[in-house]
Amino acid sequence: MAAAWCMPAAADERERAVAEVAQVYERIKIQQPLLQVHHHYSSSHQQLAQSLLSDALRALNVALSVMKQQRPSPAPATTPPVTSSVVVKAESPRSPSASADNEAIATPTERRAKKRSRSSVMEGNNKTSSSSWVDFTTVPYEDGYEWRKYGEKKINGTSYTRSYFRCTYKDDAGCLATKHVQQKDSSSDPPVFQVTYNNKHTCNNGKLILPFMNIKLEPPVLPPALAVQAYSALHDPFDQTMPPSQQESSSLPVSMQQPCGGATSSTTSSCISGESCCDEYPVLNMAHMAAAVEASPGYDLLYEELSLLCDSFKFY
DNA sequence: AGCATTTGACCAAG
DNA sequence: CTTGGTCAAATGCT
Repeated sequence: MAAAWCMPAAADERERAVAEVAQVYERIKIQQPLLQVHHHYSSSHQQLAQSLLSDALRALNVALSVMKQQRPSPAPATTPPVTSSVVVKAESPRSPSASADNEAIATPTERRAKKRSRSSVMEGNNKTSSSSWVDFTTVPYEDGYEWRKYGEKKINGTSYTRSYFRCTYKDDAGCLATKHVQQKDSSSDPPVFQVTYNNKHTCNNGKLILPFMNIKLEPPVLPPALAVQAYSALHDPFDQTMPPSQQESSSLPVSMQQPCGGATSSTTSSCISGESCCDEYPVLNMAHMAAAVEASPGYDLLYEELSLLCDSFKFY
């Protein structure tokens, strides 16, 4: 995934995607006031429009920053932003840059672990195309895939246990995708997790599905955490599980907040798949959206912008 | 009852 | 021998 994400051949497309997302971002920003001056809107509609636009803008902003960070020429940031996920290629001893990145983030114990890894990362002759990558995220349990936990270990030199997951469909589809989640020791809020993925999903169930635009994003198209994050910002505007006041005060989309209230090993494991206990992936209600467009002309703009946004991600 | 998670034991690489 | 990764029986949840 990260390999495709960073492929030089895609540089032009990346630039174009960044420009396109930036354009949509600017247009949403400019047109946002239009939604607020329609006096015939109900106050709840105004709040919903405001909330949705705000979330969309935030998601676009995050997407842009991540896209720009993934440019091939400049060295990627060694300190990932707390509020977004950053994907870095991992465990490729023949890649000096990737190795340098890992040196910056890995403890001696972690480096040792990588050398002695007996996973499929370095098996066989395929030693140049690593199937392992690292993702720094605040939402390690919501990456668009379904995982089953199969182990937990206390790792030397870390304050938190490491949880091991494999694809839920390993038995059904023979999917060999695995990941392990390690909370970083930093005292940042929300806490940052290092998620190390091994092997791409080979199961059909592993596809990221964005029902809003009926887009299916293959893993290499967009980092899962980012896709979920962007998608979460476009969640059903009529599904108000939080009062508007709380929505205003919440600095992060639901998908970017701590799952199920904490990162302790005893609580995280109950919330490891997309169908978490605290917030299922929202399903955008198209009937509601259509009705909203009908009743509120401003939603035409919103709909158009979000369509463009999804097209941008689809293209990307 | 069936499924997912927990957790101690085991395996293998360094 | 140490330790990261995996296994599988026990346990918990729905």
